[in-house]
Amino acid sequence: MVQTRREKLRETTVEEIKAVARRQMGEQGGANLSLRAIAAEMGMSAPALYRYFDNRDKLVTALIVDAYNSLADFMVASTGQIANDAYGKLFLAKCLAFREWALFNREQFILIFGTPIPGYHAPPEITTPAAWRSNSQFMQILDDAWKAGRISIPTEYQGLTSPLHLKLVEIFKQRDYDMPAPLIHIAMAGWGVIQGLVSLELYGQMDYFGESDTALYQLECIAYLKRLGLET
Amino acid sequence: MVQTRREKLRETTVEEIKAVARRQMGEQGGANLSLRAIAAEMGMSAPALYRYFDNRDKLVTALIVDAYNSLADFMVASTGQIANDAYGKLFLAKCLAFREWALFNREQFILIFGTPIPGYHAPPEITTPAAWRSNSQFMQILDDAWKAGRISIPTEYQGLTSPLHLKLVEIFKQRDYDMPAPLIHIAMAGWGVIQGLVSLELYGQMDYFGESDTALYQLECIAYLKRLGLET
DNA sequence: ATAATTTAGCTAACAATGTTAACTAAAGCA
DNA sequence: TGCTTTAGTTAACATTGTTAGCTAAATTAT
Repeated sequence: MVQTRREKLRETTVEEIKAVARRQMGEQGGANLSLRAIAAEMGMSAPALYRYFDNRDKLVTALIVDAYNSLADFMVASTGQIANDAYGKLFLAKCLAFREWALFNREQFILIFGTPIPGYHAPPEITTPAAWRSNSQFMQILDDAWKAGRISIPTEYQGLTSPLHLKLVEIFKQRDYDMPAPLIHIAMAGWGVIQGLVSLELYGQMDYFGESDTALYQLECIAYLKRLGLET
Repeated sequence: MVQTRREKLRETTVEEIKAVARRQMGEQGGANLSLRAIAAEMGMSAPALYRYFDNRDKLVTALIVDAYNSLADFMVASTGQIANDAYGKLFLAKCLAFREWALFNREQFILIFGTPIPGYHAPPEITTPAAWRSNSQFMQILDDAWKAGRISIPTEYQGLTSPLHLKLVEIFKQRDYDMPAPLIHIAMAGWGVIQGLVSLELYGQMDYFGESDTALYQLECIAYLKRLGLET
């Protein structure tokens, strides 16, 4: 598929629109990104943007997909130096990368994990695969560690079964993750902790606990891994 | 402080405005609450609302405070039948109440814990005390249980210290919570888990794991309590 | 009771927003 | 060269929050 000159120009314009949108979100904050403001900064009229995105929601969706990919790339890059079987170290590095990306890409994090923009609902068939790219990285490590026999499931999780667990196992099998129910449960809980702590910190809901600090977050990640028998 | 007739009328109008706002948020969804729509439903003109709230943000703040109080009340009511020293049961009941309130008051939950409404920033001096009313309930139980010697701090947390921990201890002392650093840490992590899991569920970020279910959440709460040596 | 004042509401208007319609000029292709 | 597609324009509409200026009612003071 060769790109014609026109297609190339079009693509750079699309990228510029998204870049300007991201910058403006970062500056004047959050969800009130304005097509008109974007157009103005680019020196063109607002309706011209409709040549590139059907409507505002399509633009938002594109930004969300980009954000997911940016996060996923950042997480992948964070484990470059670490041995493939140092599961605890790998997991911790990705946890810290997750938070770091969130802090340095506030608006994009909010775009992904925060309240949907007013009136906007993400089309799952587009955003779900993009989302999976980042959070499956945690799953992957746990799966690898499990297969290598390095994970010990804490007693409080052993023997816990429910219809939901069986269903979860099925869903994960479809994605080639052959993990026992308690481990899936642990993984999801971990995901909840990570996302929850970062969200609390980012939304300022932890402000009355004092200023933000890596230490608390890191300690919690380490504690989580220790519980699974993974050293860092 | 006797209320004059005028003040009473005014108060009922204020309450009606908030009620209509809540209903409309619940119906047509989230953050796009419209002063004009509220006014229209109440059979008055939009500018009339400015007699009751200086601007939209003030209205939002009032809704947030109400939401916090509603949540706090619901949590308080959830433990009516439970013995004062059944700490695990108390904590679990409040956890379940938290999620239940969130599911049945979606928009209000989002208002509190989600991304701030576009352009809106909550004044901390008003919202923080209201927030504390709900989440201190978790703290209170842990504090009571700790003083009763019923909590055993897991090994992975013991001996973890940091400047942040010392600061946290100070902050909590100011609020009359005399808890050791690791316990505070555990409490905050628990808060992260609870809020994180409910958020994930509510924002549909867990949809690819299957439909929502009380079981997963409840199991995670129980596991958390077990880790502290609290039976449910 | 009458006069003064405060309050609750109105309409009109302004500056934004997303979006559509109708049109123009340029680029690419037969 | 002529036809079609594309990128852009301006004008306009229906929304939004908000301010200004006015009216009529309710309360308070004389």
